[in-house]
Amino acid sequence: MIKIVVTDDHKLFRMGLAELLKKQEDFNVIATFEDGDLFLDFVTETQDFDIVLLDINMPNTDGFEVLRKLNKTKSTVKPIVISMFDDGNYIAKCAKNGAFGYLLKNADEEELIKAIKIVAQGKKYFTQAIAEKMIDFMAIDSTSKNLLSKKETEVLLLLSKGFTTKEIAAQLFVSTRTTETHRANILKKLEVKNTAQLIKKATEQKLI
Amino acid sequence: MIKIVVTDDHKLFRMGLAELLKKQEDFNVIATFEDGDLFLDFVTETQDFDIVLLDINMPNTDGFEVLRKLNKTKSTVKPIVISMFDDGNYIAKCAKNGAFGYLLKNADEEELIKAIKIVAQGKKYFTQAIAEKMIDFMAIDSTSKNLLSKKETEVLLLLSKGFTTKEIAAQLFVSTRTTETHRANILKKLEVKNTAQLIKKATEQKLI
DNA sequence: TTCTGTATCCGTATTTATACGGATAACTAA
DNA sequence: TTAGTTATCCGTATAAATACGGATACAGAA
Repeated sequence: MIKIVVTDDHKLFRMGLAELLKKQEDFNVIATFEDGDLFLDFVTETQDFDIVLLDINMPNTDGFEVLRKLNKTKSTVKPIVISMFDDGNYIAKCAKNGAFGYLLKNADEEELIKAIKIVAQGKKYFTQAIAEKMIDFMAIDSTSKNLLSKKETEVLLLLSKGFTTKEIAAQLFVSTRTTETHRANILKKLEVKNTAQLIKKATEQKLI
Repeated sequence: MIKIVVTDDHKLFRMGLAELLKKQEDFNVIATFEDGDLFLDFVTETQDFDIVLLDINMPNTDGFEVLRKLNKTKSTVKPIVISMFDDGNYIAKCAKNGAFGYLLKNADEEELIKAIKIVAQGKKYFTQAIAEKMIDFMAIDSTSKNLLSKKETEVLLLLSKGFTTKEIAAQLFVSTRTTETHRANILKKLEVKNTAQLIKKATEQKLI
């Protein structure tokens, strides 16, 4: 019998997931929580369960924070992240902070069950696609703090203020080509294809 | 017996929701779809169901588009939006495009069931909190609502998704020149000078 | 009704952004 | 120290965005 806890801020998702898991005879959903704090409180009381299915984007204490704290307390609970995003940055951060698995919310039931069973045995589970994203990302850089270089950060900031490449180049005392290279590298690092997407993503991730 | 269809791009959510609804004896989930297009295809074949639970943020054809098209075809199917966001703009747009209800993904099972039952009777269902958000929005933002024309709004949305002018033109069946004019007019109306500033301002104002 | 403003549509010319290729200095790990 | 990696820098060619100018259709005001 695998004992499972679900932590996700969307009640309908949480409940639906619990309902799906109930159909498995050897699964037992012992509790669900709507945010990281409540879950962490629970963990201090009991660790008598195997797996926590964890959302990343939650109010207050988010999934990253939960992973970090679980890791620090050397808990035996194995976290599987269930996220909406297949962003390399997210995946890498989760892996680094001790996640045993990473699933997308558009995964199917079978995959979820498979992941839970594998992780329950103490093994890690990342689908091919997720693993590739992570490797691609690792290839570029480690975590998002150091994702962009100093110069790139400057360029991004000026870009978001609406300056053209030429203007940015003038302000940074370099040629327009250099600025364009920086921009191109920023696009690569954030996995977007043009400035519109870049600004959108950067605001989402609060880089600007 | 209330016949229900679920449309959401996240398979786990979709399946979980279906599982929750199955527990109700008088509900029958007859189909689920992972994107707006597939659902709309289905609607052209049969309209023998009462309610569609609809996500807004989906790839390809999103929830707004589905509402618009359903409305246009004078379908008898009643849509209930289930969204992650309680943004006034979203809610108002849904209401305007014929949604019979609007629930947040952190609603609970009871509320979902209540909403479905009420909407199935042909009545509309918006919780107090949602209705308030909508009213607040209507009060402040009646100006910015009419700021952009329909076409311009479409263009802005596609722009923010990272499509190039050419791609947008193809999707809207007009020349690239027309799309560029739209873009130029959007820039003027939002008082910005290029796409980077545009996306920044639009996200700030939650136009996208 | 006519007039006026605005949404919609398109062409040409210019500016800007992006793709591609390549180089050097600084830093890092073995 | 050496080998590998990354940040920084730049050129050329192409694609895309923007400026400018202009036309039609339609709704609402005079």
